[in-house]
Amino acid sequence: MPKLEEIVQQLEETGYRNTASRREVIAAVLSQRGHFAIDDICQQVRWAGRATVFRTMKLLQDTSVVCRVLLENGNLHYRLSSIGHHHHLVCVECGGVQDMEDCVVAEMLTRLANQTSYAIEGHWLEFYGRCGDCRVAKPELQAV
Amino acid sequence: MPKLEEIVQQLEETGYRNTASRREVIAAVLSQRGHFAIDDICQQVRWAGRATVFRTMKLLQDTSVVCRVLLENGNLHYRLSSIGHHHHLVCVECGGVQDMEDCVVAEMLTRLANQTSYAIEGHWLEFYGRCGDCRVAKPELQAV
DNA sequence: GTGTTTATTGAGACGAAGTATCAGTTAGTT
DNA sequence: AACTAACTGATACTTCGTCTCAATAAACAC
Repeated sequence: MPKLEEIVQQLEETGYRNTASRREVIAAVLSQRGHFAIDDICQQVRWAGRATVFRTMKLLQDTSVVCRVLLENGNLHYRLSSIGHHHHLVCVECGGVQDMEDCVVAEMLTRLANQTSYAIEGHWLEFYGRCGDCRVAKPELQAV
Repeated sequence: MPKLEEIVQQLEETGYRNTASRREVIAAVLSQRGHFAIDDICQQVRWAGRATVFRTMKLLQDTSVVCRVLLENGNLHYRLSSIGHHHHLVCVECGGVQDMEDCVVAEMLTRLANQTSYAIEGHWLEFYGRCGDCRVAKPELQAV
């Protein structure tokens, strides 16, 4: 779990300034559980304006502090990111997000390379379901 | 390649009316190559209003005439759909869209079921690259 | 054909998500 | 303390999509 000061310091080292608004947005992001919308952050901050929230979120994306999560309905949300991953298992019950093993993706890419004439350069990969905890909590909703 | 009249007839059989606006929107959709935005359709039609275009597109989705394609930047586009597929290989050069083998997806789901405690209920799966034709046309842009 | 019913239409207001502009502010440097 | 470039926030704007509502027109019965 990254800390506010660590992130701010990392940004400073990259040449970005340490401002009150930025710290406020980052703190709001760090307080989130699972995935969240930018609007959740906008509502949580007091001083920082909407434009600054959007700008800071883009900054955090570029520096891999957060990454985008695609929801089932096509909406884009965000989450604190682990390094190098952007394939998710999203719990539709609690909003929790789990990383997917990279090796599963790698194998898929190999297979596509063999079966098609495409040179694959990028992908979106998101799975939706109910996590172990939620399945235990409400077993009656078990998927068929 | 489905024909306008076939689609209209299929809609009629399902209880939907055969109207001029609907036919115009469907004709515009059928004239598309690769993936397209709803806005492309709005600009192509003459009489049909924006709301009608959106309503008809939803109708075409529900009846599996078109399906959504997620672009790399998170935008949603549409394409004429094959039956049962909604996993795509999208060419970033020409906008062409190719279906992905369902078996690849099935194996992935099996693997996820074994490796995690999630009950998978849905997914998004889109790959981006350059198709064979475009690679031949511009080999200097070959992916690394 | 005429009439009736109901789905459908289009204009336009609305909302969410995100970008662009720009004058004013402030962090970091000297 | 002064300077300067980075940053801010208010606001206007765009895009994508939904909602409302009075007007229209299919489809069907007669």
